Amino acid sequence: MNWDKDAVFKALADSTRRLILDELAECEEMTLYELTVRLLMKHELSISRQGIAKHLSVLEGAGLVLSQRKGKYRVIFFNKEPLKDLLKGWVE
Amino acid sequence: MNWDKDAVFKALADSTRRLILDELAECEEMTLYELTVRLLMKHELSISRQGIAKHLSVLEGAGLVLSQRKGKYRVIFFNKEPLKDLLKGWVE
DNA sequence: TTGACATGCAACCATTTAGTTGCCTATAAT
DNA sequence: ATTATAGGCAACTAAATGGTTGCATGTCAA
Repeated sequence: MNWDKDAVFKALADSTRRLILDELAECEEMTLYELTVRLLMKHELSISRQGIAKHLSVLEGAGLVLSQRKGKYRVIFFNKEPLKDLLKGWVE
Repeated sequence: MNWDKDAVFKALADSTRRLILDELAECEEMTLYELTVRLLMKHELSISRQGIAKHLSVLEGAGLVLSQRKGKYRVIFFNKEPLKDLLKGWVE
């Protein structure tokens, strides 16, 4: 796959989205609901559920998050592939 | 030094700024004037001189560019330090 | 079947930001 | 000294973006 670097960098530019990736990095997979609870409770983020969903769609657009509807829930994964070689040419 | 990751990610989020870093990566140092010429001629970028200067100040704010007035010119350097460990925790 | 729950969609708002123009300063060259 | 050149500063504009609210959809459980 050929990742859109611009989309990846733009997705990483927001601290809430980076926090989401931090959370996803800890688990193999996670429910959107579970993620939302974590952000709101554990991190005391003051943001609406829809706000989180929008961030997630940006991450998905960049290929950094994969997701799949599983019954009532949406299961999400952290796809680290777009991060490989992201800084290539600048640092080894 | 302790780099502000948020500033670094935000600085990298713009394609023109990444192009500036690409140019700086090729030379040890460069004049702001020289950089401007390169962007406008070599890359046929349609942006004003002041536009470039603003991008450069963003990069400088993030610590990715160091600069120093040398007579008539402003000499600029690519400081790669803030890029080290930038993706730490996500990729090795 | 009906209600509760997790998610999706769309319009809207406020702020940020990339870009501009206009003018001012500083150094170099003639 | 004067002029050309390289750069700095500030106000303004349009578009992108982070955030919201309101409502619709889909799935599970009683």
